[in-house]
Amino acid sequence: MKILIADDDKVVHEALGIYLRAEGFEPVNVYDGNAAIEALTPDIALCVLDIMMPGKSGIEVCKEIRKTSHLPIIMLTAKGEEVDRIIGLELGADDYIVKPFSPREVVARIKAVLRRTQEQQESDNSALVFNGLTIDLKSYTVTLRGEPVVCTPKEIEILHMLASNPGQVFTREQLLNRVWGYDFAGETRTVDTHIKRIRAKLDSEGLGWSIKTIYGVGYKFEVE
Amino acid sequence: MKILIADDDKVVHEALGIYLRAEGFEPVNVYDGNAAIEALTPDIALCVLDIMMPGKSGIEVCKEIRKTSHLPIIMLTAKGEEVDRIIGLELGADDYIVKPFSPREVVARIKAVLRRTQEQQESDNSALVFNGLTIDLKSYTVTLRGEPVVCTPKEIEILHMLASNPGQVFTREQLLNRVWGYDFAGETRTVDTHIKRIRAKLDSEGLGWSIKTIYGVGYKFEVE
DNA sequence: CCTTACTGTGAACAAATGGTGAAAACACAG
DNA sequence: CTGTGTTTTCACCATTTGTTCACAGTAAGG
Repeated sequence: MKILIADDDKVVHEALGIYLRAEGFEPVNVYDGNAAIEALTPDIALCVLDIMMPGKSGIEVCKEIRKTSHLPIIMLTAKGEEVDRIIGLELGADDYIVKPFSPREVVARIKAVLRRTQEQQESDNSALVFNGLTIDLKSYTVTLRGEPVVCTPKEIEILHMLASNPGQVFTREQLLNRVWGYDFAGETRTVDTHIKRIRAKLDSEGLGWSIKTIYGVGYKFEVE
Repeated sequence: MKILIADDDKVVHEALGIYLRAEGFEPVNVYDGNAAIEALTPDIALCVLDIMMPGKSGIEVCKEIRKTSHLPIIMLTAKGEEVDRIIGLELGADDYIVKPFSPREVVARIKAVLRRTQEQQESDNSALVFNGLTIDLKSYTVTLRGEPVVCTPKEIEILHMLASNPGQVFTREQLLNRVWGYDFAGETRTVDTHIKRIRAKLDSEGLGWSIKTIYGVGYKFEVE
């Protein structure tokens, strides 16, 4: 996996290079902002941008990238560049690291950011499939034992959220926030009603999964 | 997501409130240290503490919190209080911000700290595992010798708190504060009853761990 | 031993939570 | 505007969970 490192300090490249290769990454080293932009082939998985660089600053590069892609970006800032730090995040960087840093820290953050962004992509995409049940958020369809089940949008969204993290308990508030949006003002008991209807439509008898209530906490989709 | 803001300056509350709400956070405003401690219910996700406050200083509040929890804390310090800055971080605060600050900066830092700590927790969150016992707070399940054990939320939370710090003694008050929330008014003996029930459900015979009573102090989860 | 303070326990009681059905409010297409 | 399907709210009841309390049991320290 290729990681683009843009920094004018050779020491940074050397230090990160050792640790990145040890973790199976393939560092691509550039020394200024313009080179960074040129080096951005589609096989780059993530890029680390120093803010202070000759040519184009890290901030400019970050802006440039964000115009066309969601490529994960980690900013490097020297101590004292407080302002830049914030700007970096506002520009859409995924993380920032303050110099001086330990190479291990950087690698840990890189892995964390990659994990995050990969998870996001996975959760957006494909249909969920369980024993006798499929949930496809793209076409808003649910099938049970091969037969299509007519579900309302809210029902599908709740089911999808629960089923994309089997075993994990979601509180009613978490469900409201994710499915309804943060500005929903209503009762948490609304969730109960939807769960009831989902259960009524989805007879999971003998299929090895079910929607469980965790008393005092919330609901979870459980697979045996 | 609730953010506790403890500062004696009303202007700070107003400024941060606007930006926090815009980002979907729910600010909880208190004006002195004692109020901060009282307001610390378990649904607070992070707290911002001014160092100079009437009643209890931010430093004292921070110390108090750190006795029983890893709640993310951001300290606010007036310019020139360099010493406090260091003390703040030594006390276990997660970040510090020097006044005067821009509200945007504070919000950016809050998000950064939350992301960091959430990631940590995710890696911690993976179930606690002991010989023959697993405790998974994410799915609210406990298993003993492979068999699931039905536990109530309070039972799991107490067990989890004890088991995440094996060997450390927790007083009944500390357990009440963390599991019930700082505003719980009832008897400390309530804890005894829950411990009794946990013990009844978790027969640890020959598994090398147990919940021990420390006479006159509290309880601990002990591993041989 | 003996006293004292603390803890374990069971049962009664109180509180909180969840399931449900029906009705009201709402959204949207015709 | 009307009718249909969806979403939300609400009140009821059943159930689970949490709390308290009195009393018995046990450790600590003289």
